[in-house]
Amino acid sequence: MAENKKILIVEDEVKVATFIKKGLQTQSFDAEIAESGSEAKKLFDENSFDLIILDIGLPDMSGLEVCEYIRSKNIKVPILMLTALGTVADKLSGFEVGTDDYMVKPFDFMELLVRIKALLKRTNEVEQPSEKLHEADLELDLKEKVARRDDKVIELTAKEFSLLEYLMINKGRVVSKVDIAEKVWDINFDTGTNFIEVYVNYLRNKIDKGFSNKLIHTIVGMGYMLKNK
Amino acid sequence: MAENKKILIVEDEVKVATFIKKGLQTQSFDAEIAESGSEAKKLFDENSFDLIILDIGLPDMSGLEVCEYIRSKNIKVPILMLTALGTVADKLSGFEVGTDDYMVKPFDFMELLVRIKALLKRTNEVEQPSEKLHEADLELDLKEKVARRDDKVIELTAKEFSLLEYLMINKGRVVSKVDIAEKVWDINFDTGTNFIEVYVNYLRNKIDKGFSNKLIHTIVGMGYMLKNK
DNA sequence: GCCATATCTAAGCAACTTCTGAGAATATAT
DNA sequence: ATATATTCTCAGAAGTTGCTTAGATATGGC
Repeated sequence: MAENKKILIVEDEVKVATFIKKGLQTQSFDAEIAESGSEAKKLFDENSFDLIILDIGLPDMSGLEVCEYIRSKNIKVPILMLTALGTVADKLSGFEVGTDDYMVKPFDFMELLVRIKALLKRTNEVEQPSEKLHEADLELDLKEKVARRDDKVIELTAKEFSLLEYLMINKGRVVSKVDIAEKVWDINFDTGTNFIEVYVNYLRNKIDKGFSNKLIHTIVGMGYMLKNK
Repeated sequence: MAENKKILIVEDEVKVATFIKKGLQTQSFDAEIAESGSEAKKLFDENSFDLIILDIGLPDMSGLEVCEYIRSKNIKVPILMLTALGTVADKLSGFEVGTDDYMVKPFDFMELLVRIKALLKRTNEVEQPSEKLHEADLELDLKEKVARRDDKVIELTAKEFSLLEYLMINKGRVVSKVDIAEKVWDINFDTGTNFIEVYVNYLRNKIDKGFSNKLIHTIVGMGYMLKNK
């Protein structure tokens, strides 16, 4: 399921906050803590979170105020409210300012996890079909026009990007230099130069260098192939 | 709020079912009862409900099966699961077959009501398009035709506005100059001039200048992207 | 019609991308 | 093992792209 999501924990009790953070990290979520309402607002503006866990009792302001701030920016990010007060009135006012779910402290971590996953699932469903190509730990993001390996961003030039895109579309298949020249450069492979070798070299330096598991393979006399192992 | 909504209660314990039904009617919801899984399927096929309250323990089949049936018809209607079994495993399997929320019996009616309203609210919200676009602390007000950053008003010319609007609609995605020329200027990108660069420059001066967190990014050879970090 | 503003064109320059070519390294064939 | 072909690597040349500024042209309000 949707891992690697960024979650903001707004909670002034450090023990509770770190407990949640650690739990989420074991589930490979990316969690950050804000210990006050103002810090939460700041972090919210500077980052884009996939979900926010919001304690209602904060030192400087009510969690409801933070919630209103976020919603005033009209952002659809799911908000899960935490509250020590278990009264229905509180729950209601929470939903009125725009929270998506709430839990009463003390809570069971597994239940929190279940609710988080449900909320993320709901927002995910609206999203468009995948705009990413994958092979092993290499990812090519067609939207942002960057590659990632091991979740580290790799910037590519336009030509490098098209070459890698072509290799990834044809992963596990050998593509000849003639194919590459036609599909990536849109030319008839006649120039007496070695530009394709050069570009494959550029890609290798950016993508395979420093990894023992090389993904770009040379098939002598035939062409190149992108493949895991 | 959303009243006069049709709610289906799937529950074999007559006492519980009528208790919920009466409660909902006092809130001017329109509630109907199905006492078995097969009856629920039948009623579901013959009507269109705005929300379904689904007991997991039914005489003829599991509530999960009913849920799967409904979801197989790919309908987005919110489903609230009722369960006497309070174990996390049950909750999880409920979310996996596509329920939106759950409550453990015995429950407080007010809490049920809160959750119903939250679910209905959520489905309502997706419908009308928002009148503002957001990214980080930048806001584009489609009604007032101005931008705001850090809550300070930024006046834009017509072309600047459409360009920013296009970038914000496609935030997180690289848009090429050809795209921009077509969508913002409504021309085939053939003029030998650099008007797009010039306008991006205008926008940057108004929006990013003086902020360390730049939102307009150049992806050389590919286009531009509006993105937070 | 005049002025202010918006829109577009053009040119210089800096930074970067792309391409070329030659020699080094590697693979293949005999 | 040696010769030949193929591929890799590097540096620098050539070309392209994007930014910025200034000024020309168009548009709309009064």
